[in-house]
Amino acid sequence: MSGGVEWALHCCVVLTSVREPVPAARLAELHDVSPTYLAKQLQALSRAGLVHSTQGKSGGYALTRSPELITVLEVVDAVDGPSAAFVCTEIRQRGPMATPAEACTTPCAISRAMATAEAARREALRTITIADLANDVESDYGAGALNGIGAWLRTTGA
Amino acid sequence: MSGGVEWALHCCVVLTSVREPVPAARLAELHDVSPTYLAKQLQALSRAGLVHSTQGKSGGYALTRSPELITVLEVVDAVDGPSAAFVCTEIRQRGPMATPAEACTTPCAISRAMATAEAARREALRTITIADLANDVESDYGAGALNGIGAWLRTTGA
DNA sequence: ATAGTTCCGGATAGGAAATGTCCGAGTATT
DNA sequence: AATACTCGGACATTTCCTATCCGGAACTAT
Ligand code: SF4
Ligand code: SF4
Repeated sequence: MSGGVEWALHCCVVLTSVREPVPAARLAELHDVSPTYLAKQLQALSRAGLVHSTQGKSGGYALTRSPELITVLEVVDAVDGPSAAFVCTEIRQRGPMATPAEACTTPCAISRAMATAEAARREALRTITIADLANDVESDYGAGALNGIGAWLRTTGA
Repeated sequence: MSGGVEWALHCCVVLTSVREPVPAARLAELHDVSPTYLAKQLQALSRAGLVHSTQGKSGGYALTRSPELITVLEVVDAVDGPSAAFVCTEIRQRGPMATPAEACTTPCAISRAMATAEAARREALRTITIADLANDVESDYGAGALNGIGAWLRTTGA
C-alpha cells in the first residue's frame, strides 16, 4: 500500500476543524513533510471529488461533503489507485497442462478467494468515516484538540 | 502484494495430488514461469515449514501437513512477508503542533482503523485452506483434473 | 487592470523493492 | 567413491514508489 495514504488521511481529519480553504503548503508545514509530494496527494483527492480546491490569493483545499459522508475507503482508493492488490496472471492457460480457454469463463478458486479477502478489507474501510476518526482523536487527546489545530491552520504563516 | 503469491498457491494446490517430492524445475515447466524465480518462492515456503524439501537425485518439494491444515494466509505470509501493508510514520510527533511523546502510548485512530481492515482481510484468508481450493478446482474443471496434473508431474521430463 | 497567490499537470531524478538469474553446498543414486 | 541431481543463498536487473522541480492557468485582492 502506498505510504502517502497516511498523509492524505491526516489532512482530511484536520480539515474537519476548519471551514475556510487551507493551502497545501500550510498542511505540509503542519506535518513536516515534503510540500511538493503532499501537493500531489491532494491533487488526487481533488480529482476524486473528495476535496474542493479554490485558487487565488486566499485559496486552498476544503472538504466537499460533511465528514460523516466521506469514508476511509474513498480516500484510500483516491490516493492508492483503485487497482486490486492481487492481479491474476492467468497462468492456468499456460504450460503443457494448460486448461483450454473455453473453460476459463469464470475466475478460478484462487482468485475468488483473494477477491473475497480484499472485499472484506474494503468493507471494513467503508464502514469508517472521517467523522469517526475525528471523534476518536477528540476522545484520545482531549476535546478541543482539533480546534487548536484548526486555529493554527488559520494563522498566517510563521 | 507480491505477484509470486499466485505461483506459490498454484504449487500448493497441485502438490495435493501427489505424495512423492516434485522438483522445482518441473513445477516451473508446468506453469511456464521462470524456474529460478519460482525456486525462490518455494524456498520461502520451505523456510516457513509449509513444504518439506528433500535434496538429491529424486528429491523435490512436498507438503508437510494435510491440505486441510494449511491456510491460504500462511502461504501469503510466507511469500509476501509478514509485514503489515500499512506502516505508521508517526508524523503526529512532528511539526509545530506535534503531540507530545507522552500522549503517544497507544496507536492512534487512523492506524487502528487500518489495523482493523487488515485483520479482516487476514481473517478471511485464514478461513480458506488449500484443501478448499483443491475441492473448488475439482468442481470447476471436473473431478480427476488434479489427478491428471499429478500424473504429469510424476512423469520424467519431456 | 494589475499584481500576487494558489492550484494543476507533466517531466525528471533518486531509491527501495520486487523480479529475475547465477553458481556453490549437499544428498540420494549408481 | 563417483556421479548426477537437487536445494540454498548470494548476485544483477527491472519496475514502481517516492520525491522534486518548473511552467502555466485561474482566481482573489488591491
Ligand atoms: S488458477 Fe486462478 S489465480 Fe491461477 S491463473 Fe487461473 S484464475 Fe489466475
Ligand atoms: S495519527 Fe495515527 S497514522 Fe498518523 S502519525 Fe499518529 S499513529 Fe501514525
